[in-house]
Amino acid sequence: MTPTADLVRDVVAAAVLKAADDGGWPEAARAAPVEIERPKERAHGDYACTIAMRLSRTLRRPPAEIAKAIAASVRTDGLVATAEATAGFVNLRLSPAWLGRQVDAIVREGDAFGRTDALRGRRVQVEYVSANPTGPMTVANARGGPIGDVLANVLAFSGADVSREYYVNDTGTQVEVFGRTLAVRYRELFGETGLEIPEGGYVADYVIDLAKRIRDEDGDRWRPLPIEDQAPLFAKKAIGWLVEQHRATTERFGIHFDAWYAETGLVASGEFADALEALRSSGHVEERDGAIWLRSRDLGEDIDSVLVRSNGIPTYFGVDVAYHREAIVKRGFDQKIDIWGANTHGHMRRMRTAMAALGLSEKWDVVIYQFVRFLHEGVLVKMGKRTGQFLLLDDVIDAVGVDAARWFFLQSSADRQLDFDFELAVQQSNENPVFYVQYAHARIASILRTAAERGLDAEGADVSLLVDDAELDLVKKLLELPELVAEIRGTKAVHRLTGYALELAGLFHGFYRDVRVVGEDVERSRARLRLVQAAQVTLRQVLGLVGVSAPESM
RNA sequence: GCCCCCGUAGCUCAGUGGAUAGAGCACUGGCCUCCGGAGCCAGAGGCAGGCGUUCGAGUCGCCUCGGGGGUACCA
Repeated sequence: MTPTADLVRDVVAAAVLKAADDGGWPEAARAAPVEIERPKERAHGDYACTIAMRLSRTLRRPPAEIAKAIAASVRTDGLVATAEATAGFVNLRLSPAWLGRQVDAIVREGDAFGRTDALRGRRVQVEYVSANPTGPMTVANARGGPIGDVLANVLAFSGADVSREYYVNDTGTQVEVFGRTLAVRYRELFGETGLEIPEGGYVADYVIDLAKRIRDEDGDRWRPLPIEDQAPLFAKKAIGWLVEQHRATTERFGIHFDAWYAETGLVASGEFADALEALRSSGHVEERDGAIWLRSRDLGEDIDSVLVRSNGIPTYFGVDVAYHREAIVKRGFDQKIDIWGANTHGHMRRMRTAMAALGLSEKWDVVIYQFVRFLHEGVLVKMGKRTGQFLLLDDVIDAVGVDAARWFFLQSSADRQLDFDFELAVQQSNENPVFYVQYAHARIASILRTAAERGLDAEGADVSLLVDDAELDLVKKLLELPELVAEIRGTKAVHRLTGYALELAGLFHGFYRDVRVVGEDVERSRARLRLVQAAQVTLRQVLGLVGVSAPESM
């Protein structure tokens, strides 16, 4: 279904051309883009166009006069019922008959409602969560989960062939430190004392549990090995377990990844060497102090970036360049979208230069989300796996449920920092707005059950009987879904969906208050029932995109 | 120092350069003979500050103040 705003825009654009013909306006006026917006004030109609104010200067006429000419040229025999000029705005009202027909269209489309083929044929990879596999999943890593998942849903909804990917950072310094910590803990289990957790090591208790698991499974067979040999061995084992745990937690959170891509393979497979070669041929690579650098300064950065350290080991940055290149060039994704935390800001800038050097800038996009902090006993705590100061995603799901937890992460803009007060979240979980929306759906299901019991059938209902404000306002809100999906495709502001769901639920509750659906007038009841079905379809589509259940009762 | 994000109601947050800035929670007062009261209605309460750009600024630019993040041969 084409977004209503687009249809309205076309109608107004045609009116502008007609007014231009009639008034002998210059070519510049005909070429001006027509933008449509939704007024906040209902007295100003359903849609408004501000082009008259923009044209005022070119035409050297007062906006009101231009608006009047345009309004008079708007066709009012179909989609638009009235067009009037007020204070330089062209205010448009949709035709009730047209709106009624959309109710039927929405019900017929069912789970296709809101979908488009705007991105058909495009292969898009969305990479998200990708939490370090050196510890359990916390609410900090988790924020990217719902954001990436819902963005992937929106892209798939728009016809794209979407692959959801989790990048497993299973190499590097952090893994070495993690392994050494494990080795220390393992040795301690056998009574060794005086061992020290390495600098910047993982002091958290879960590492002891992992060490115990190694002991329980393998006993003392690794005891003869020196720490240097134990560390990589233990790290590999533990990361395997932790990745499984991340998989279980994300699945539980309603997130299914199509691919778990391990960083380790990139160097061994020669992928890294290929990427380095590609960067070399871009002419922005040089060797200095025994290391290999990307001359980021050539590409607008303040400092250069190391791709390979002087010890011959590639940096995380270098490997990540190879990873991105592999996804786009080798696996053939038309677009790769990363959902990253705010702490990767510096990395993102370096990546930008590398992608530019490779000529891949157009195919790569990043959504940065701000951090989640949590309050412990009323005090803000910065989360860190190493320190053991963290709040587990699993604990949050246990306490408030999947729906409320997802909603929490999706209700605010990614640009905004989140504070999570666990006690407050549990205490307020019954008041989570998600239930307000779900309640609307349950209420709809109940109405439909009642109607069925009374033998009322909405099929073939006369939708032209829908004329009340409460009815038409609801229809208009339903029709916003395709517009919203199109918008999110551009802005990636997935949190708008939860806001829309709340508005939709609120309007439905108002509709329920104002009109009786199952009543004495059978034809009117049938028409209203049709509208209730359309509301259910729409609510299901939104909740589906957000990844929250649509209960029949609660 | 430099770079990025944020500052909107008591609290948690929406708000596409447009016309009188919205929800939820909390607070006050109402509403079940009747399709679900996890609901509805009413009341009270706000754009951190300043200067610009614009016909028009919560929204764009600059500055100040405040919060967070980044600025490694870490990941």
